[in-house]
Amino acid sequence: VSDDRLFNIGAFSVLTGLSIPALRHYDEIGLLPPTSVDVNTAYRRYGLAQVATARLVRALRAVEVPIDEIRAVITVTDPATPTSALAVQRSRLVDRSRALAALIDVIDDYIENGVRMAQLSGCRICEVNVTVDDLDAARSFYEAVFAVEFAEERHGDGPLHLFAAFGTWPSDEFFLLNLSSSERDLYRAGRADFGFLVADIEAVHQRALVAGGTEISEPADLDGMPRTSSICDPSGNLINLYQNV
Amino acid sequence: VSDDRLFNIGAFSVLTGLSIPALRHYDEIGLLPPTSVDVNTAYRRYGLAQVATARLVRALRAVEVPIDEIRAVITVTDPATPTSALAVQRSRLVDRSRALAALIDVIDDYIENGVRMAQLSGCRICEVNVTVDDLDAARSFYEAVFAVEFAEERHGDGPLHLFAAFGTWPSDEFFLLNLSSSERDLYRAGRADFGFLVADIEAVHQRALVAGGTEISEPADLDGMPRTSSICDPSGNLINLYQNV
DNA sequence: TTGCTCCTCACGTCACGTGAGGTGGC
DNA sequence: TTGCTCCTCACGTCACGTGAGGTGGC
Repeated sequence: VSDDRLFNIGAFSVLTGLSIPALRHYDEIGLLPPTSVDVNTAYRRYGLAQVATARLVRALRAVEVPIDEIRAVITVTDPATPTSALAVQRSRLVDRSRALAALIDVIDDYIENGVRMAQLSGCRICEVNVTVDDLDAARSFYEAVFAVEFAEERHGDGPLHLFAAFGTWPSDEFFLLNLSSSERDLYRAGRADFGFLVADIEAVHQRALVAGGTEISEPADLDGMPRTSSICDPSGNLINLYQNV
Repeated sequence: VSDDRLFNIGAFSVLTGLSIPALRHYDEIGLLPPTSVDVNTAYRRYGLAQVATARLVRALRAVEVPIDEIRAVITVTDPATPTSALAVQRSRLVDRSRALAALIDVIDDYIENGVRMAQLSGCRICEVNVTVDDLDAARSFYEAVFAVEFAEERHGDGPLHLFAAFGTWPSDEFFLLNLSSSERDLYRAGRADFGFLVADIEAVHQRALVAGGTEISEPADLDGMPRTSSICDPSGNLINLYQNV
């Protein structure tokens, strides 16, 4: 024996916990059309058998499963426990939860250290190039003062350069100190000549160009070194950019 | 000396990290109108001083602060660290995070125990009314079997009733066993006569009426007892509803 | 002249909630 | 006749993203 009672939308709403506007919406999009619609009054009539389906919809919406996925679930003949849809939704919620936790951390950082653009945090100077009169004398001086050892480098038949690394890259201590006996004089470079570790080298490089800088070399990868590029500020000072990890 | 350089929207987008559509949108809603707009071409020109403001907007949007609140922040003369706006947003994110955790728990419950409406979980039978021939004999029998003591109750000059509580309300053990020597015969009551502990008594009561039940008494609070109501099923069986905690 | 950048509509997103204005059913 | 329920538009939500179709600037 089948119970073929029909419910008006208000009664069906009470039975299923779905709101009347939601039921109308589900009818409109074809998710849960009523069993019959009165020809004269356009009243929607829902059958008793639809209560179970509607409750399933309600339960899945309660955990924010998208309607298209609910549609796929209830279209199947036996939607006993839609495990895969639930697993998908679960991982979505977990992802969002993790993202929220990260945002909360960012806010705490804002509160503690002031509001800054994410791309601008985690940046620091990591290289200084120094021009000296007497390379050997300078090497002795810096090795004595900073307790580092310089290595030698020569580009083609250009002048000799000395460079010393504090720490290895990537590490928090990574820092380059370079000595040369002649001005590098790249593109009318001014007096300053340093390197900057940045969170997003492409973005900073573009910003530098937009802000009036001149491109010396575009971002490129080097062996055993962070991705790097060079630009001049509008006054001709040379700035090397290094991609932070 | 002021730097009164003007940037096209593309350059300003690179400088601030805000997308071009976002910048147009912020102009449209009056959040961040450009310093000037070309009369002929309608090109937007942004001033250097707007970079800081735009970056603040970007940083706040990055943690999903609503635009109207950002508007309040940047309208203030010194938006150094908008602590209160950040605190508000923080608690919002924490709330949402908690809600997500609860949803994940619900999903795990669905996966383990099947998908059910939230209002239908946490329900159980918590009362049975038994009609007996000999009240004293029945009392002895049930006290012996279930190790409980019955108390006596008489409504007006009606028949004597015995009732025993397992556990106290609210507790997981709470259960009523009632004995009477005559049919309660409320509204042509059928044979069954029991109580049901439910998660939302108002909702279940309404559902019962919509589903064809008859109201005996509407939900009301009793001293030392859960909120309760009574309905008859379409066959006349009596069901008491109790609000779970 | 060719790209490149910029412009203005206008629609889509997601799942309904909320009136406005009007009508059937007891 | 009075409420009550139900109906159909149509707009609002939130902050943009995404074309369509067209134009200035080097």
